[in-house]
Amino acid sequence: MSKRDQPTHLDEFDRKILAILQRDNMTPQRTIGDAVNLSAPAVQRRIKRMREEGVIRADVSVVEPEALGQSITIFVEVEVISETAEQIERAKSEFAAAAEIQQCYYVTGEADFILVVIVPSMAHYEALTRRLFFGNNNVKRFRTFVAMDRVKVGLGVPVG
Amino acid sequence: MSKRDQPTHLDEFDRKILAILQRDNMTPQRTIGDAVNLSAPAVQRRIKRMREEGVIRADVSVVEPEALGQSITIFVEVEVISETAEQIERAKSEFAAAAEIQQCYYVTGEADFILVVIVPSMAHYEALTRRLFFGNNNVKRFRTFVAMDRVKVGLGVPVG
DNA sequence: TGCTCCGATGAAACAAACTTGCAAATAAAC
DNA sequence: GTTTATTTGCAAGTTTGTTTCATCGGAGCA
Repeated sequence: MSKRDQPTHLDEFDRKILAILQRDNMTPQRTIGDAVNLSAPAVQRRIKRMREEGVIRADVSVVEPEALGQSITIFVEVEVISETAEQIERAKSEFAAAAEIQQCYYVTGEADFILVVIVPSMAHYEALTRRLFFGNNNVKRFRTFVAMDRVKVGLGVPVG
Repeated sequence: MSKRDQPTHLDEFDRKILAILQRDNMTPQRTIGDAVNLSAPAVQRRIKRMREEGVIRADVSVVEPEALGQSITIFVEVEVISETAEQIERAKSEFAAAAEIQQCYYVTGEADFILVVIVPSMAHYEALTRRLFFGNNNVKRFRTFVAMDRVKVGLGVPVG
């Protein structure tokens, strides 16, 4: 089912293609081909393969939050009380389901979850904390960090 | 040249288009048009306008880090000593320039910066801390959170 | 009401990009 | 050295993106 089990082997061509696509996935295959010394069909076939393998997980437009009135970015460290597998799974799906939570990671260290939250106002954030944290009796405590500047934002992965 | 100064006004059509593009920007304009009840050219013009306005900031492929051997995601809270404008700017550009730092935010609260780091191994992370934190005498302390599960990852913004 | 102006729209023509079929080149295994 | 499997490039065919242009509809105004 998941092709990620077998250690996917990417050659230099694949990596160069990925580097380009991570910057701009609307680049014509012809242009990519010129950049990596390959024909357009060859590039196309490699991209298709990497999509099927799950190397390329998605192709998306990156939208400026402020343009949509979602001007506040907040980090939240969440610490839970009980860390049973069941409780953790429940928390994961709860966080994943919230539209305001852009990113959610289960982490080691002094916190259990780290969330990236995007909201239109602090009032909305306050409502979210009531719903998600105060309304969840497995949340021990949470710490809030409001972003003043989104210095660097992206999902780019170094191609090595 | 930044058009973001004027409060960009997005109508219902724009928002629906953005919702689709944030999920899959390879969706044909025709398909989008059918979904929002607009012709393909109308969709095309709106997308072009939103790109020019900066509402759509980029179009990218999302790559699975593990496929590139970058299997470790780490959050770092950085606290600095001196928070003068000059020092902060210096830190910002330093963090932004590091390829391993996928995301960087300047925040309020108990920390000053929050970083999302992607590395192939803990050894690489250790080297990065030496270079970026121990090698910077304005860094008071930093706290590390290693991601065990990337529960939800993306840059999607709620369309309201 | 009737008029003009302005911006956005859809149909069609056009251009560009993607996709497929196929023969040739490459490389690895035998 | 032959064979096999894979990957490539070219060219044709198909889909998608883009431009043109006539029209529609609303805002402002006499």
